Amino acid sequence: MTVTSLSKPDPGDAAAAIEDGLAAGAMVTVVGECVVDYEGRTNSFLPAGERLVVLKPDGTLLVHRTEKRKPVNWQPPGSELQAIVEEGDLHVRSSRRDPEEVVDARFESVHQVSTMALTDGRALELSGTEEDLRQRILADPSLLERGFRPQATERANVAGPADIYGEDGDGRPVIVELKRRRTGPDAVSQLKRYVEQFLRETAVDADRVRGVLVAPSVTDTARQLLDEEGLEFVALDPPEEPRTTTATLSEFTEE
Amino acid sequence: MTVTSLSKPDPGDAAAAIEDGLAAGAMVTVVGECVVDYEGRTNSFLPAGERLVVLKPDGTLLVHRTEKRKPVNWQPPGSELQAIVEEGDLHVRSSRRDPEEVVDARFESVHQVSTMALTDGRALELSGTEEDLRQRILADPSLLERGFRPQATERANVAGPADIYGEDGDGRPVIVELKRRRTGPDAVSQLKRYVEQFLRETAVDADRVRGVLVAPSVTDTARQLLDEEGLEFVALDPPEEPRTTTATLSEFTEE
DNA sequence: CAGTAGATATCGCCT
DNA sequence: AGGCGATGTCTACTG
Repeated sequence: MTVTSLSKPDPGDAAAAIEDGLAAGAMVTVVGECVVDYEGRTNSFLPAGERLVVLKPDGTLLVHRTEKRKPVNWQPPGSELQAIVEEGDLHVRSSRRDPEEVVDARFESVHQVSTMALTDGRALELSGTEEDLRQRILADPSLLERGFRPQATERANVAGPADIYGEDGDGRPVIVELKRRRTGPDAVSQLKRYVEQFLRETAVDADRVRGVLVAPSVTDTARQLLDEEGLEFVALDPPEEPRTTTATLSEFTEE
Repeated sequence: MTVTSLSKPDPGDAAAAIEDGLAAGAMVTVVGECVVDYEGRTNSFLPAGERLVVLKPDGTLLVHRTEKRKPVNWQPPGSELQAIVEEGDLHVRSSRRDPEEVVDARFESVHQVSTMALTDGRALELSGTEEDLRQRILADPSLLERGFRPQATERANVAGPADIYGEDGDGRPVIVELKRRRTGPDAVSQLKRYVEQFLRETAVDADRVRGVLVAPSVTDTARQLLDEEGLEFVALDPPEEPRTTTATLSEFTEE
């Protein structure tokens, strides 16, 4: 792989290098002073300043300033990128439909254009997610409570989109909502919604249905809401290591 | 402003250029084949591949692949960046505390290191946000319904975190939740929570309190939930133009 | 500092 | 294609 850089190119050379690079499937960076206009889901205007603009062959556009993790302007993948010269200035423009959105960066000066054809096939391996927490409970249901038996572990089950549905030692239905980190009132509202949906769809006695929020911890407000709604909380962390095996429904429905 | 680039530097030169650039408040980009390890809120491992790594003087680290808008690995502002050579390889490492997180990118080859001191002072001007939608209603409350009178317009008011609190033509309390775009069941749960919080805190007759969701549109599920909960929906778009004046509470409390 | 909710959220999954 | 919920969400604001 090689990086090809133009230093202080004139707008025409810059546009050509950008177009050629993208056509070849390369990533392109443009450093320069630019004004950025965005019209789409909202509208925004960014006055002139020096920024790093990143163009990806999948149509992604990023405008980065010297601060913050998020780009100040952007366009998501699937957009159409083009680099053209208008009235003597380089414009880098990304547009897409549904929603109709356009980002236009007009460069008052271009300090550098670099193109790089990157080879990168491997996938990110991530652990400690909510799915890992789910598998941790399915592998050892007693982590929720002694006697708990998971019944439906898929996203769409008898309990709607609840993370886990099962029965406790007394045969009472249990709706479980999982959060991988400390959580607030929104998760309680979500759990409550799932419990109420279950009640509407099954006509089980409301007093028998339990709703349990599982998370490392909850805020005071969340704790209050849980109490007021008759919902429960179990403190549990997601595992640091990824699951080695994936539990399936059959493990619980069999026998 | 100038961009200084090293082509295929040895690890020591690369590390020195990165450290010097960051110390001078410059943004730095590194292109090369790297392996990325992350340990923190979760853990992740990214096998070798060619990527663009962006370092900002505020501590931000971004690892970008040829696809997607989001970096495959990153570190937020406020982190501590360092570039060092270990066992002959360049490592770009970012660590922070609370939460304790470390990202380590080990470069098996470095194709280019660029440093650029960017000057960029201006602020982004954004319109069409939820705040603009709020101001649109405060400027013309009849957009919600004829006779509606906003009473509390701040984020924290008698109705808790409700977006707008007011009274209708019959003097009934109205809790308003705003969404700038088409919305689903989560917004209904949120509105319901605010209504219930209001009921608990004021002891007003539950039958008199109204909850209204204002958004461009809602999903079918959200519509059903609204009906079941006795909540209402008003279709309204955020304004395309930013508000020209900011309505204040006094406009509504006076008279 | 923690809590809370918005966002041009992005992204993946599932209907 | 749209709905739905997670995210190492990030970010701003408020107490």
